[in-house]
Amino acid sequence: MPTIKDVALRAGVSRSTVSRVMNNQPYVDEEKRKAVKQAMKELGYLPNSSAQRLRGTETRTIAVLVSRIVNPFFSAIVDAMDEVAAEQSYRLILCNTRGSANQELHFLQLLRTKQVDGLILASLVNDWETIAPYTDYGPIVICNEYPRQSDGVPVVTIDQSKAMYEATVHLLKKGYKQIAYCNPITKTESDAVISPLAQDRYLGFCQAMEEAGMHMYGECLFLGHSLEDGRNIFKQMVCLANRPDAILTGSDEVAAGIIAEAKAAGWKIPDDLAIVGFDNQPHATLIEPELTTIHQPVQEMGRAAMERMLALLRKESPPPLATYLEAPLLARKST
Amino acid sequence: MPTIKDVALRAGVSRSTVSRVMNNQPYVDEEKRKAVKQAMKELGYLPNSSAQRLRGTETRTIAVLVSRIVNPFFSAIVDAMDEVAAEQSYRLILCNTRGSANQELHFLQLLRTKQVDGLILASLVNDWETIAPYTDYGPIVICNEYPRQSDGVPVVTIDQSKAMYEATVHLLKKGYKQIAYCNPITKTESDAVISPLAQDRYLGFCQAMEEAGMHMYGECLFLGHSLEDGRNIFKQMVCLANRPDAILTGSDEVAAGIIAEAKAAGWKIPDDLAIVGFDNQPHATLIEPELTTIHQPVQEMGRAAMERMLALLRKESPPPLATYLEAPLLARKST
DNA sequence: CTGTTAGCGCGTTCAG
DNA sequence: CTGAACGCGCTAACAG
Repeated sequence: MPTIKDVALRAGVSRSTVSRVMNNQPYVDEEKRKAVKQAMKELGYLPNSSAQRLRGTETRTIAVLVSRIVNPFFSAIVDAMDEVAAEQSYRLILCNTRGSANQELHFLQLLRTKQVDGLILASLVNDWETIAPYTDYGPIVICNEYPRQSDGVPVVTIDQSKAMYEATVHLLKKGYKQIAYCNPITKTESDAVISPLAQDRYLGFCQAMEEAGMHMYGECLFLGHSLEDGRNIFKQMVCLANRPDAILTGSDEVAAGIIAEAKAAGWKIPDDLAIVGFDNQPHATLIEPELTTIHQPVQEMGRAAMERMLALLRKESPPPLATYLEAPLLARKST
Repeated sequence: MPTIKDVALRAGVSRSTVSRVMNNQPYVDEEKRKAVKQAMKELGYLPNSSAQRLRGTETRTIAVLVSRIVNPFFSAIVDAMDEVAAEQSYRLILCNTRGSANQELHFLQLLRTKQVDGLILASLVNDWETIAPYTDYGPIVICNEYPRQSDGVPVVTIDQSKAMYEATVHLLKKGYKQIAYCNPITKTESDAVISPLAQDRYLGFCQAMEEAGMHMYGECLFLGHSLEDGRNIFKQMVCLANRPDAILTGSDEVAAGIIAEAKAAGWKIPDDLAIVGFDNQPHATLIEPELTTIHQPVQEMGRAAMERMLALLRKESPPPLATYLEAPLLARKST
C-alpha cells in the first residue's frame, strides 16, 4: 500500500510537494505537478484517511444513527439524507444502534475521533446530558427523535402532539367509542423510559380524548414498534373484557401486524376494528384495507436535516434551531 | 478533548503505562493501574481511534456495503449481520452505494486505511479486477451478489439458477403459457451491465422454459427492482399485443408494485395475471393475494457471512469458500 | 515492572 | 517555488 513517500520518491520530489498537489495548492511547478499526478496514478495511490484525520482535516463523511434500520421509516429518511449528501460529494455511514445506549455512545466516538465531520441523530436513547459533551467535537443535528432541551443543536421533526391529536379527533368524529392506544417504544436494554417523542404523541391523544369528554382505560394501552409487536397486540386485545373498536398505533408496521391478525381471525376492518397507522410507509396503500395513517414527510425531514448539517460544516449562518414539518392525516379505508 | 498524555500526567505515569492499562496488558502495578483508570474516568478519556488505526491496531468495526438500503432485503440482511457482530462486540457501519461504482470504491478505502477491520460486500458493481487489490488490505467477504470468480474470497449466497428454475416450473405446471420475466437490475450510473446473479437467475428461467418446449418473446422482458418499477412494468404490460398471463420478478417489491396497479386496473390476481416475487419480504403475506415467492434465507445469509468474517479476523482455519443456502419456493395465492 | 524512543502517514510551518 | 523538520495520538521495542 503506497504512501505519500512512495509517490514522492517516484516523482522525484519531496513529500510536501506531493501534499500540495493533492490539496490543489498553488505555487507548484506545472511540470512537477504533472509528474506527481502521474506517479499517483501509476501507484494507485490514495491518501490514508486515518492519517489525514489525525492531522485534523475533513473527511467528507457524515455518520447517521438510527435505532432500527429494518424500520422502513428509518431507511427512507437515511435514503433522503444520502441523496443530499451525495449531491455535495459527502458520504454517509450508517450506524444501527439497536436502541442500545452503549452502542449510541460508541458511535458518537466517530465524531470525537474525527472519523466523520458531523453526526446526525435520527434516534436518541441516551440522556441529553450524556450527549451534550460531544457537541464540542463536531456538529450534531437531531432529526425525528429529540430530547427535551438541546442547547443550540438544530432539530428537525414534526409536531408529534398535533399529529396524534388530529388522528384521535378523526376517530372520535367517526364515532368510535372505545379507543386503544399503542405507544411506539423501542425497547432499551435496561430502562424502558418513554421518549419525549412518545410522550408528546400521547399528550395529543389525551388532549383530544379529554376535549371529547372521553376517557381511557389502562388495559387499552399497548407498547410496540414492529410487525410482530402488532400481531401480539391483536392477540392481547382479543382477550379484553370490553374490546376496543379502534386503535391508534405509532407506526404502520404495528398497524399492519394488527390488520394481518385481525383478518386471520375473521374480523372486518374497519367495521370490527378501526386502525390508524403512523409514517405513511410505502406499504400503507398496498395492504387491504388501505391504511389510514399520518404522513411523515420523511423525504423533507431527511433532506432538511442533512442540509442543516452541511450548512454547519460550511460554517454558514447558523441554521434555524428547530423545524417542525407538516404531518397531515391521510384518511383511507381502515377507519 | 483529553489525550493519552493528559491521562499520564494526571496519573503521574508515562504514556506507555496508560497504553498498557488501556489494552489490559499484564506487568502493571495494581496501584498504578487503578490510578490510571481513575484518571481516565475523571477526564472522560477515550482513545483516539484514528491514531490507533494509524498505528495499525484493530477497530472492532466492520463495513457492510449495500446498493439500496431502502430495499427490505438489504436492511434485513444487514440486521442479521449486526446481530452476530454485536454478540462478539464488533460494530457495523453501513455503506449505501446507490449502485455507484465510485461510491463502492470510496467505501473500500475504509479497509485500505484501516478504519475498519473487514468489509462485507452485499452488493457488487465494480469488476472483480477492480476489487481484487483491496483483498491485500484486509479480509473481504461476499454475500448475496457475487462476481464470476473471486479468488480466495468467501462467498455466501443462494443457487440463483435453481431458485428461478423452480419458480418457472411452478408456473408451467399451473398451466401458464405466456410467461413474462423481470430482471432485477440496479441501474448503474454508466453501464447497465447484467450481474452474474441476474444472469444466473435468467439462466434458470430459460432452462425451465426450454425443457417445457416454451419460448420467450423479447417484449415480455422487463427490468426493475423497486415498487415504482413494478407499477411501470404493469403499465407497459397492458399495452402489449399478446398479454402475458404470468410474470416472474426479481423482488417482492416489484411484484407488489405490479399487483397494486393490476388491482387498480380491475384485474383479478391470479386469474388475469399470476405473479411470482423473490425474497419473501415481511410484507409478502400482508398484501392480497398473498404473494407466491422464493424465500431467501436472509437471516442465515447475514449470519453466515458475518461468522465467516469473524473467523477470518481470528485467523482461524479458512472458512469454506462458497456456501449456497437453500431458497425454497413458497406457493401462495398470487399464482 | 516502567519510562524513553521511534515511528505509523500526513499537512504545515519555516527557511531557503 | 521547494524541501526539511515537527507533531497529530498512539503503540511497540528497548533499555533500564
